Amino acid sequence: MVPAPRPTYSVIAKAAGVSEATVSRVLNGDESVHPDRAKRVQDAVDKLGYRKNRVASALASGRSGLIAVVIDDDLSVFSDPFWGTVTSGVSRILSENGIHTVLMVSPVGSIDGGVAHYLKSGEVDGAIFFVLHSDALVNNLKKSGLPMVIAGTPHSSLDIPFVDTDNFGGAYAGTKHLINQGCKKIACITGDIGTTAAKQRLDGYLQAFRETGGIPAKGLICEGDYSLESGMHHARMLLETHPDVDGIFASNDLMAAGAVTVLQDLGRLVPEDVKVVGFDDALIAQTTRPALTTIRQDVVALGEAAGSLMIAQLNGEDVKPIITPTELIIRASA
Amino acid sequence: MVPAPRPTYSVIAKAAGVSEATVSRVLNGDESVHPDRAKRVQDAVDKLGYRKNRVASALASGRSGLIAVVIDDDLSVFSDPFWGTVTSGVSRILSENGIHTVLMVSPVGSIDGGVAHYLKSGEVDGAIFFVLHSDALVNNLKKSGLPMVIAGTPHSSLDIPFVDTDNFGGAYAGTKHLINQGCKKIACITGDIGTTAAKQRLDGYLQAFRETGGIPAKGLICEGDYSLESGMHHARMLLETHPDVDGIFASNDLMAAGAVTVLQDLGRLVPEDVKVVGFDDALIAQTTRPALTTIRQDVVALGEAAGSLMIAQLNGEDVKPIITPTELIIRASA
DNA sequence: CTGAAAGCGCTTACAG
DNA sequence: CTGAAAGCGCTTACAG
Repeated sequence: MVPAPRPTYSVIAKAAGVSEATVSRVLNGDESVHPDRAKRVQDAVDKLGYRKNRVASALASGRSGLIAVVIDDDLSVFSDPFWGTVTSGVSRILSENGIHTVLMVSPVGSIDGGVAHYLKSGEVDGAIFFVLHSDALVNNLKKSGLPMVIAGTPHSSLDIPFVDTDNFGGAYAGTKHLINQGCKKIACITGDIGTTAAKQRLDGYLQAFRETGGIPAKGLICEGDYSLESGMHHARMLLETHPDVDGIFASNDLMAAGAVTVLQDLGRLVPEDVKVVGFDDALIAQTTRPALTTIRQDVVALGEAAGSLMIAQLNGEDVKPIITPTELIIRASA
Repeated sequence: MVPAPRPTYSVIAKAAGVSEATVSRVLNGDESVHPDRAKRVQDAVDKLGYRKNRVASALASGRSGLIAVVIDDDLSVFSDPFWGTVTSGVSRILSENGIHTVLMVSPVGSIDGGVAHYLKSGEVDGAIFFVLHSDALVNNLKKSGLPMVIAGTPHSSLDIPFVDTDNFGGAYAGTKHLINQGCKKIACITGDIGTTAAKQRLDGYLQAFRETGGIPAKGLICEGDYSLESGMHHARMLLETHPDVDGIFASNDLMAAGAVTVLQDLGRLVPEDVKVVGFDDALIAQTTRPALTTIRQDVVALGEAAGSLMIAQLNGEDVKPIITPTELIIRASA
C-alpha cells in the first residue's frame, strides 16, 4: 500500500551527472542543452520511469497545465448530450497538448460565486465557458487577464474568442428547404429566446421567409424553450390558430419530435400535410417516425475548435471566432 | 490586463500581526488557535480578499484537491447523456467538499498510457472510473494506493468500492411486469454482453423467466449492443424465428425504441400484439410512440454516490459498494 | 552551453 | 497556543 517513492530532479541529475537545472531544461525541451548531456538525462528519465511532478512545476512556473470547462448547472445542461459531446472534443484537443481539463458544473450566474473564486485563484491557465443566458461572469473575469474561450455566441460583443455553430445559416437552409418543398405557411418554434443560438436560428428562419416576399403572420412564430413539451404545446396551438400550417421549422430536434407526435395525434400526416424540420441531428431525429429532416451540427468539431482556440491563446497567437458549418440532412419528415 | 497581484500568507500574517504558521492553521480549520487571533486572521483575509493558492498548498501538503473522472473514450461514451449526467452528480458532490473534478476522456485500455501516467503522477488525490469492458487499468493502479471508485460493477472482484444501479433487480421487475401482463413468449435483447450491466440485466430477465417454470427457447435471447440498430435488427430476427413472440425486454430504451419501430413497420401493434419494456427511462422513452414502459435508474444519484464514496475514502472511512434502486415506470408500450 | 542559488506560496514537525 | 525554520519539487534569471 505504500505508494512507490517517486524520483525527483535530484536523483535524475545525479544519475545523469548533470545539474538539476539541466534536467529541467531537457524536460522542458530547451534546445540549448548539448545533445550528449540531453541524451544522458533522457536515458536516466527512461530508466527510472521518472514523471515530472506537475504541481511543483506549476508552482515554480506559474502555469498549471489545467484548463477549466465551466458548465452552467442551471440548465441541467449535462442531461443534454450536446454539451457532453462538446466537452469531450475540448478534452481531446487539450490533452494532445499536455493540458488537462477541469470540469466545473455549477451555477454560473453570480460573478463572485465559487466558480469565479476558483478561476481567479490561479489554479487554471484558462477557462472555456458554455455560456447561455448571461455574460456577466465572463465579462467580469476579463479584467483578470485569464485566457478565455466561449462556446456559443456571447450576448454582447465581449472581444473574447468564441466558437459557435452556424445557427443562422443552418436555420436559413432548413426553412429554405421547406419553401422548396412547396410549403406556403411555415411556422417557427424557437428555442429559449434568452439564448443567442435561439435568436440566430429565428433570424435564419426570418431571412428565408423574407426572401419569399412576405412576413410571417401573427402566431406563426412560437416561443419555445427547447423542451419536448414546448414542441408539443406549440404544435397544438398552431393547429388552432393556423389550421392550414403546412411547414414547421423547430429550433431543435426535441421540439420537432414533440411537434410531429402532436400533429399525428391530431390527425395530420407528416410530411404529407405538414412538413417538419428540426435542428441538431440528435439521436432522436433518427428514432422519430417519420425520421426527421434536420440541420446537422458537428458537435465534436465545435469542442475541438474551442480547445484549439484556447491552445492558440496560451501560445500568444492571435485568435478569431470560429463558426462551424451545418449541413441539411434530408429524411422523411420534410 | 495585468492580473491583480494576489496577497500571500506573508501579507495576511503582517496585517493580522501573527506568524504565517498561524495563518495556515486558521485557514485549515485548526481549532487550537486562540479565537482572538483567529478572528484577526479571518478579518485580514476578508478585507484583502485573500484566496489560498491551492497549487502551493498542494505541493506543501501532498494533497491536490483534485479528483480525476476517467471516461473511456473507446465507447464514445459521452455521446450518451448517461455518463454526462453521472459526471455532473459526481462533480456536484465533490465541489461541496472543496474538491474539483478533472475530466479525462481517453482510451483506458492500456495500463501504461497517458491516463495511467497522469494518475500515478500524484496530481490527483483519487480517481473515479467509468469502467465498462476492462478492469486492467484499475487493477494495475490498485498497487499505487490511489483511492479509487468505480462507477459500474467491475468484472472481477477487485476489492475497490463501486456504485451501480440495481441492474438485476430492474431487469427482473421489467420482465416480471411482462409476465404479469400476460405475455407468454418473452424475448430479451441484451446490451453489449462485454459489460457487467448487460450481464446483470440478462440475469434479471432469466431469473423472472425461470420463476415461470420454463427456460427461454433458443433464439429468444438476442445479443445486442445497446445501439438503436441492434434493437431494430433483433426485433426483425425475432419476428422470423419466433413470430408468436408477445413480449420483449430490451436492455436499454434505445434498443426498445428500435424494436418498437420495426414491430410497427412489420404490422405488429404495440402493446396489443407485442409488449415492450426498456431500461433507463431515457428521454427517448417518452418520445417513442407508444411511450415506453421502462426501468428508471436515478443517474444523478449514481454520480452522487460515487462522489460520496470518494469523499469517505479520503476521510479514511470504511466504504462499501452502493447499489442504487430502480423503479418500474409504466407507460403505453407494456 | 551550464550550474549555483534563490524563489514559487504554502505546510508541518519541532521546540517552547 | 505559537513562531522560526525547513521543506515540498520544480523553474529561472544570473553569472560565467
